Amino acid sequence: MSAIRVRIAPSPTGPLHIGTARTALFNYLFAKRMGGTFILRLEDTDEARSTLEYERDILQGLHWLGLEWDEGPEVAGLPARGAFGPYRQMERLDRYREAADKLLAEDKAYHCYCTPEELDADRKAQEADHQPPHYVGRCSHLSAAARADKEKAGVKPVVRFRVGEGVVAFDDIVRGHVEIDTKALGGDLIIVRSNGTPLYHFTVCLDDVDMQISHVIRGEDHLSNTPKHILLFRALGAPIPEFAHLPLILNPDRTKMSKRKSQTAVADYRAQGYIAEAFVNFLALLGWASGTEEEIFTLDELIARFSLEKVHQGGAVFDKERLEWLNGQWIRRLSDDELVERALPFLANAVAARGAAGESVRTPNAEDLRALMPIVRERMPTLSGVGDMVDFLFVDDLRVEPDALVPKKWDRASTLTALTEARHVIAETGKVSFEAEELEAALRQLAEGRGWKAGDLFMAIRVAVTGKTATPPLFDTLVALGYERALVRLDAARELLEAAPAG
RNA sequence: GCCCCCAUCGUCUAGAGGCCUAGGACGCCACCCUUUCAAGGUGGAGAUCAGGGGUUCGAAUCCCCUUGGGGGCACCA
Repeated sequence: MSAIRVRIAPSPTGPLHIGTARTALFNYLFAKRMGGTFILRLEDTDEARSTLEYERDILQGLHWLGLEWDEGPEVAGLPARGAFGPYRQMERLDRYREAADKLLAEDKAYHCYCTPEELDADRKAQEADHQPPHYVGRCSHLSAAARADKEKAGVKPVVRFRVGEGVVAFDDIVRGHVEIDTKALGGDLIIVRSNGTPLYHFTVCLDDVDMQISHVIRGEDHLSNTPKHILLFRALGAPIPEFAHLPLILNPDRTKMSKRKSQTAVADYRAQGYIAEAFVNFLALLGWASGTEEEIFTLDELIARFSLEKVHQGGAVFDKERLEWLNGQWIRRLSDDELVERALPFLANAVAARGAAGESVRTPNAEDLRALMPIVRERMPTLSGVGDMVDFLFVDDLRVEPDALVPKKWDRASTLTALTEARHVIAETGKVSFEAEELEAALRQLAEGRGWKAGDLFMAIRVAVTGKTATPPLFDTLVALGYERALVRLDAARELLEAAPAG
């Protein structure tokens, strides 16, 4: 039995897509589970659309998810790894040319001089005739003289691969037995453009041969293309790898997940505060289940449980609510240090945004955030959630809407009275030591003495010192704010109520 | 249009002929906890297993048909 070698072969024509990430994950899990090799190959032959920026996004995304490749191209100063390179298709052009020439010499492929206009006309005619679109074979048996004429006229030919007749069958690890008649393949396919660069179906196969790929694990959208690949493998005289076609990840309307209808860039999720552990966990559960009722898994736990045989056949809708829940689960599992490190940039951003909006702010540091961990970690569905939670602590000139200060069922006058008395109680209690429990006891006593609902009093104070109606626990928040600043904010709120017209 | 694939609660899924009057999770609702918001706990609604035929003593599980959905058919990958 030969070595297990699998690959992820993204094309840098866009940022790392959810679907690519999931395919990469399943390849990775399979490789690690089987003690095989996980290979990264960049399919950059679409020069017009490929960019270095996308390439970096893809590599960084895979790295972020923890899907390290055993073999792959050089990136960001790191050297290429592996003995089957180059791992970037544009660096393999000689290899493709050589292989194409061989197919040409063996008459398994031929030069085609049809113009785009002719091809287009063919397609239109076929459509009108209710025929599936296919190449009509105009150039498949050109005489030497005819070819010479075309060459003389300066027509640059493409190379077409002879598809031939018959039925191609294969046993897909997740789909089972599949048979497709070559008639459904669209005729002889182009493997080299007129400008000499090779096309996808050709490059994947040749690369998979050269890199000795044992299992091709990819999205179901390639299932119909697989016969073409099998034919190509045969023509190349190479062994045919195993295939495993993964179910598609779907938009809520059950169509193939697309940028148009869903957020598909992995980097965007990262920027919104989703953490890699949760993302990997979530992706793994799209089209695969362990068979037990567990559902929180680390990458290593996934490796230990993964098998292609348990991969589903039906597509899976990307459910963001579930991702968010998992993210919260994973955030709560992080240590304080890890959470602080990951969440601090989000907090800093949120504070900076308020600064940019004209407020006077102080940039939070790791110590600040660390102190807030106990009151914040249970409340964060995403890392970015930390901003809404505690940004007010870093604003010096907090501005509050007077109306927001008044609890439901209270009016301005009673709110002013309550805040004035609360300010006094807080000032007195805090003189000795400023602690949550003591503050709570004193303020509850105040509320009881005056016949106020404690919740109403607390809400008035909350809004006065935070500007928000939803915050971490009030007394911890007051402590985090500090004695002086708490009193300053209470005073500012009272002035606001005094100044504003009675409401 | 042609070819291929798929089909269990709204969603992710368990289920490999009897353990299923179909289990879990997300979401939703209620209650508990509670100063707000969360988190957590308890309970609930929610799938006649797409429909119809078979096979079998017995079918969500096997077979066929229908319906529905999806994917593929480029000098994109």
